[in-house]
Amino acid sequence: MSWTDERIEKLTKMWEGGATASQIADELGGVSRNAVIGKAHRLGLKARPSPVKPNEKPARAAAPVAPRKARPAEDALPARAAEPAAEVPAAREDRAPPARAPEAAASAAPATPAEPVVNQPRIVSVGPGGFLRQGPGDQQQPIPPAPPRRLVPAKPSAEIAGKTSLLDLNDRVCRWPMGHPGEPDFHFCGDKVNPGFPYCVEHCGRAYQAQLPRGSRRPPPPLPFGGPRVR
DNA sequence: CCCTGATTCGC
DNA sequence: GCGAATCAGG
Repeated sequence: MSWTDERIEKLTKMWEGGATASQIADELGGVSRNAVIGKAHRLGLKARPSPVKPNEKPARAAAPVAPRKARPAEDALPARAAEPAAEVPAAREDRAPPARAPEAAASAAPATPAEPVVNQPRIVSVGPGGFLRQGPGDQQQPIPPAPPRRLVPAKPSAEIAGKTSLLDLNDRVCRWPMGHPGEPDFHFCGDKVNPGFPYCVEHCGRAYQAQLPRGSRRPPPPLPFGGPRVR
């Protein structure tokens, strides 16, 4: 199988829609999960919750993953011992609420703005991706307000009762998505498939559009994963 | 064990 | 560019 424009588009939309690499691979067919991930990365679609990512700092000068096959001893170079970690005790973004300075806590000055720091944050260095690291003293005082977020029920809800969920998918039911992934009522069509196709007859009609002669085309209908809402 | 995504590197 | 092999966390 090769990466046609259609397959790449589907991969992109599913990936952005939150489908796992396995699901995408299964949906596309003819490719492995690894192929999907590899392609996604090459497309620049990276970044999304990974089980093995929270880590970041360790500079990989030495090869942590070497035992693969016989390889020239080019990595036999004196691995720089323990990278000079953080040359600057820069502000860590992964820290909990910026605990106020101990002495400040002792004097208990709740209403007193710890610092009139007005700022122009002193940039200490530039991090991966281009974010600007700041010095410890430049750390913002106010605790970031709890971001309003819309919580979604993780388990069966009234909305999806009786609907075809991802787990209900098989070769005999229509896989046309109804709604958007992550929404409480997201589900799949679930009707009997048009034999030989992943969708029912009705949705095959949506999925497989006849090409109209150039010039007489109308804007295509919304696609399953990217569209503004299909139902 | 199963799953996940990330990464490496021979092809 | 592709993707199997491998890693590492859940």
